Amino acid sequence: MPAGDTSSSAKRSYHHGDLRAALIDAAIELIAERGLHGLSLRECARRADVSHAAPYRHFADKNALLFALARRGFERLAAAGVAAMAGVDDPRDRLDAYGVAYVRFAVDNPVLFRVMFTAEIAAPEGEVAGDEAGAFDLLVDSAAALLDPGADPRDAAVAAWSLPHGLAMLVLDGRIPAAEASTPAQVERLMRTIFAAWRGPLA
Amino acid sequence: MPAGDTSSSAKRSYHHGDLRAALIDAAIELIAERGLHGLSLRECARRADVSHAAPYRHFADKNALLFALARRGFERLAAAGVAAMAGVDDPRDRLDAYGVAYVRFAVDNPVLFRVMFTAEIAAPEGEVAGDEAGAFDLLVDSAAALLDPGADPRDAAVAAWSLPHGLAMLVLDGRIPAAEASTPAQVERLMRTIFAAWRGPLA
DNA sequence: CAGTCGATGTTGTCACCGTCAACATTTTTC
DNA sequence: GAAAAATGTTGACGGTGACAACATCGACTG
Repeated sequence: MPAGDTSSSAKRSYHHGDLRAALIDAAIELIAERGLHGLSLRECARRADVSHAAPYRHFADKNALLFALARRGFERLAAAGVAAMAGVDDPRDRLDAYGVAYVRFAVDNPVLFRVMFTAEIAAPEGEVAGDEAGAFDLLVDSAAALLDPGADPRDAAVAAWSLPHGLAMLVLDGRIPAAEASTPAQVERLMRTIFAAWRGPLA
Repeated sequence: MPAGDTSSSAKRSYHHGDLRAALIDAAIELIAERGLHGLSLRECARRADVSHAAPYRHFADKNALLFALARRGFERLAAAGVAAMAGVDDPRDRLDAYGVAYVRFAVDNPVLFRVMFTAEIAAPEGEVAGDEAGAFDLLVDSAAALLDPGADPRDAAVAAWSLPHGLAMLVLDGRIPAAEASTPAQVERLMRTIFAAWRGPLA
C-alpha cells in the first residue's frame, strides 16, 4: 500500500477499522437530523461507507445499537453528575448541583438523553443495564445525607430525580413556552430558580 | 339487508361505519402490545377489517394518526386535572390534586401519555396543538394564586409541572425501583409523599 | 513461513411497511 | 334520478430489518 490515505474517499482495504464506533456516531447524527424514527441501520451503514448488512457484525439488531447509545449516555450523565458534585460538601448544594448538571446534560445531549429514556429499548441478551441504577444510588446517598438518620431517603431521592427529569423532558419537547427557555442562559436561570425554590423542604 | 348483524365476522357492506375511531382504538391496542415502533397502519387496517390503504381516507399519514392519539390524550388529561381540582379551594391543595391526577393519568393511560410526549409528532397541516398550552395555563393560574401578587408565577408553574411529569415518566419507564412503585397503591403513596414534601416552598 | 480459522465485510433475498395512483362502490345532494 | 362527494380496494414502488451464503482479511499455530 503506497501511503496511508485517511481521506474519506479512499477504500479502507475491506476492513473498516472501527466500524462499531463509526456506526454509533452515524446513528447520533442521523437521529439529530431525522429524529428517532428516521434512524435506519442501512443509512448508518451508508454513512460509514459499508454495505447494508455490515452493521450486523457488530450489533445483533437495531435495538442493540440503540442500547449502545443509551449506555454511552448513562455513562456520560453519571460522569457529569459526579463532576458537578465534586468539591461540593453541603448535601443540599450537592443535590442542586446534580439537578442542574442533569438538565444541562439533557439540553447539551438531546439525542442521547432521549434515547436513554425511550422505552422499548431493552438490554440485549447478555447485557446488563446497571448504569441507571448507579445514578439512582448517587441520588439516594446524597438525599440520605440531609435527612434524619432513621428516615427512608428513597422518597427524597425519587423527588430529587423527578424534578430535573421532568424539567429536562419538558424543555427537550419544547413544552415549556419558548419565552421561558429559548436560550441556554434562560434554561440555566430557570433551573436554578426552580431548584432554589424547591430545595427547602428536604431538610 | 336481512338483519342488523353486528358480529365481528360479518362484512360491513363495503363501508365501515366509523373507521376513524376503529383505527384509533386499534392503534392504542397495537402500541400497548408491541410498543410505539411496533405500530403500523397496515396492522391497524387489518384489525379494522379493512384494506391496507383505507386509513389514508381518514389520516393523511401515520403521523396524523399519532397526532389524533395525542390530542385525545391531552383532552382526557385536561379533563382529569379539572375534575381533580374541582371543589378544592386551597391553592396548594389544588396543585397537589393536579399533580396526583397527572401521575395517575399517566399510570392509567401509559400509551396515550407516551404518545402525548413523544417528540417528532407534529401537528398536521391544518391542525393546531393548543391543548397542552391550556394545561399549562391551568398550572400558571393555580400557582399564581399562592404567590405574592407581583411575583411571576411561571417559574412556579414550571416546577409544578416538572415534578409530576418527571415522576410519571420515570414510573412509566420502570426507572424507579420496582420495590418503590410496583402496585398502584405504592405509586399513589409515593406521589402523595413526594408532593407533600415538596409543597412547602411555594408558599 | 505456510496454513488454517475466526472475525469482519459483501451480495442476494424475503417479508413488511408507508405512501401514492387508479379504480370501485356507496351515500349524499340537487 | 343523476351528478358529485365520500369512502374503500387493488396494485405498485422504494425503503427497511433481518437472515443466509459467500468473500476477504488478520492472527495464531505448527
